[in-house]
Amino acid sequence: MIPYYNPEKSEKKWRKVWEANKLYKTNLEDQKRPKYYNLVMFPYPSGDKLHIGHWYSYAPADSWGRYMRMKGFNVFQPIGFDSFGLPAENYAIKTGIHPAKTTKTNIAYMEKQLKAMGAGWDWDAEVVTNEPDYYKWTQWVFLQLYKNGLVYRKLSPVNWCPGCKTVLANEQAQDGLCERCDSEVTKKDLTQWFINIRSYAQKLLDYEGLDWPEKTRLMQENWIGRSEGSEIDFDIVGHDKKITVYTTRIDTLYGATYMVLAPEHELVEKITTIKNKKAVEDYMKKTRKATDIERSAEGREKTGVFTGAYVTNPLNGAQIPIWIADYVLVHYGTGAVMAVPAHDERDYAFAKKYKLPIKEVISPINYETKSNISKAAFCEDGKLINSGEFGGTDSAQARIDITRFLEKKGLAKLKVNYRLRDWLISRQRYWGAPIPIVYCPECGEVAVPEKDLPVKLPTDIEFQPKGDGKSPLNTSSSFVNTKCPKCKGPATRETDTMDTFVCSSWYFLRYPCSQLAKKPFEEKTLSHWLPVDMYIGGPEHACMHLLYARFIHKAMHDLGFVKAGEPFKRLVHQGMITKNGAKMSKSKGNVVSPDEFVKKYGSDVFRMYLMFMGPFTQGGDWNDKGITGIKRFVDKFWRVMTTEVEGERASSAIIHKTIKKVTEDIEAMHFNTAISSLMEMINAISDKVVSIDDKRMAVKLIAPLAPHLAEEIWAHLGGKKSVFEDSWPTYDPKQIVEDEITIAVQVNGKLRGTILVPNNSSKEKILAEVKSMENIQKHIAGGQIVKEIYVPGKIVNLVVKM
RNA sequence: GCCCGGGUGGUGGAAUGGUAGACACGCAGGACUUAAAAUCCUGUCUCAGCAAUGGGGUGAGGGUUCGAGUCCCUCCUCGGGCACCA
Repeated sequence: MIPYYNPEKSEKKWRKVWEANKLYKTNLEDQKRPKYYNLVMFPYPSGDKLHIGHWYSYAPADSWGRYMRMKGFNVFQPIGFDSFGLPAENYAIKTGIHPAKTTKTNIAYMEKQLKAMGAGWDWDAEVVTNEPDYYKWTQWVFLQLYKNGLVYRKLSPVNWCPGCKTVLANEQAQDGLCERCDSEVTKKDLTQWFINIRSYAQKLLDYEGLDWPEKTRLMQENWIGRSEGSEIDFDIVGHDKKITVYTTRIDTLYGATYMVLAPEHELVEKITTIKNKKAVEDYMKKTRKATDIERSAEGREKTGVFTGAYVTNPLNGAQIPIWIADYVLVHYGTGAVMAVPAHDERDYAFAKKYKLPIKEVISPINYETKSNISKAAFCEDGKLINSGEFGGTDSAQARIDITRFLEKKGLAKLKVNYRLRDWLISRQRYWGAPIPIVYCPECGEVAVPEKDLPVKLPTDIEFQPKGDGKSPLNTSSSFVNTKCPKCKGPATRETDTMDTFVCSSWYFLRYPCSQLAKKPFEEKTLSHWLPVDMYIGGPEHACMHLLYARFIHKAMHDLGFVKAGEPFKRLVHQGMITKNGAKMSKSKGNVVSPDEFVKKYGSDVFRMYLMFMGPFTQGGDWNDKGITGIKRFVDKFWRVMTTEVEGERASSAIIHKTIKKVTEDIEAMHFNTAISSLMEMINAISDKVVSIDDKRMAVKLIAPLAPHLAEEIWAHLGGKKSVFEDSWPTYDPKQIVEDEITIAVQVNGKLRGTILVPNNSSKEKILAEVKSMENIQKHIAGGQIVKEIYVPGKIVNLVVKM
């Protein structure tokens, strides 16, 4: 009798063996086996350390990698740290401890945790984004974009917290409130760096060849927000200028009774009449002061003022007034809209309030959806009325006709618009990659030459915000004052740092090339290893990281650095783990640490429990109630595999059936049902004699899910090398054919019994036997069988008419 | 408001249109033990019944089908995303 399985001892032992044998170091040059790039979103080294959520996604990701490895792939499974960012800096502001120090401590602790997991990570490929040999290349990526016109600098309103007297990143201004002090965030104008992601809007809508969740794709598509419409020029009465509007409903042009400009629109000042000047200026001031919360408050009453100016409707020559109102957004379309109150809810509300005319030009085709313009706008397509020569036309056709008509006069054109806005990457923050730009009084804005990278983060910094909205980097004179790379004269550095999403939007390109000192990556290596074959991470990154990474990758592709057109071939989101229904977070104090469970039960039990909780993509609420079930299962598995019993032989059929089921389940990432079928298997063979070959296959099946346990048993069963150097078992189809099968018997769709028949029985034979069953006779008595349904191997249904 | 997902025993959950509740937790009873732990066995959707068996049952209501947790329509509800984008 073998002593009980001791996870503490075994797990330590096998991790040592793996490390000593470099089992998880990937030979990136190997061309014999097909490559498989298995990636998880790298963690942020937070003070919370690794929590259950990390385990919930990393453990199955590791199981997946191990499975692919046993299937014969050359698996590359790297890990690293996304280590720049706000929490470390906020912590420094509070405590004075340098972010480099906290980051280092957190990484050291988390590396220990990650290693205790026993996952097959190739630690030699590790990247840490705050290290100079990484951010050097982040700066390099920036320069490539800069050189190719994908980066620009522009005056822009940014989030400003009056409480902390500092600029905030969008992510810090959640719901319009400062994450640190809960003040309402306002706007402040600053010159900012932008990446022109908009120029890739159309390319980013192409998902061909990607195996991504539908949901994520839809979210991105929504975010990019492509819309097809027309741009129309309206002449301003008494000026030689015109105003261009964007509309998707050019068919309603006859119904345009006024025009609205965003208060920030550049023409507002020029067209406003003297009489209206004061009101307009007051309104603009008020708008600027309004916080995001106020401006976007639900059901907020629309406000605006008349400019005193008019435009001419190009279609019917009508003169219509120009208003300004903050319900029109300056950054979308042209910042100006033609208002058609009869057929747009917002315009309708505005027109009602300011007593502007409402002119009906679309009539419903369907009588049931009869419109009543005195009560509400009718916003659907219909037939044109009151529209001159276009009357009677359907909306869709009218859109084409009217655009063509005006196009001939040079007054309109078809236009595609996107909601996606350019990516603001400036951060007035310390703990990030410095933007490699120098300002020279002679030469102006100059890019730091690649050979001078990295632009190192200084350490002599004052973290406390001064309230001037400037980056803490300004407090380091040795950093700020430099020489111009061009004229060698005195110059100053850009003191903003980059959004950490820039760092994380290319890290997957660095992993396979992390050893390169003189280049960020090598085309040859990337051509082989990209795209990432499997990318696992949270769905909250759908419109941020996953969009940015696709964009940077595509840009790098267009610049000739990567062959693959997309970075992530297959994407899977793990579900979220909550605690009592709430998201785990330090501020709520409900973060559950995996450490105590790993210590008590071992990594294998803990990870299997997480996988057994439910479907991987579903997530769930954390509780440890059922973990003893997995512990019992592991002990039982160990006992059955390592103990010899006497008596009945176990049939190989159960092993083969389990191979089929587990393979299918893992393929579908249904780890929970893979585990339950292994439980069924072990329950079925627990008191029987099992052949050594069957045992070996069983161990291989559990290996991706419980790697340490599998190694221990594998060695016990005579395995000389690691079980992960062996191949995934295949089932013998002949073995899983049953001699006898159970068939359900229904009468009128109601179950009335089951019947055990030889597998090859004919329909006739089965039906005859069914009809002789006592309980069936009872239920068909007095009626007439009008239909007999037999689904082979499954069910018989007799339809009886009484 | 719009776009996605969900809603199944006491609990986590399972079910290519074909025996609803696999597997596991918990609970109850039993075996082993001086006792406990561990382990093993039995039961466990609900109602009636000793049982055989029968009635009901997958958020609510309709529909399609020989047959619906699964497909369709309407609604309720929970979660996520977007939200004045003209």
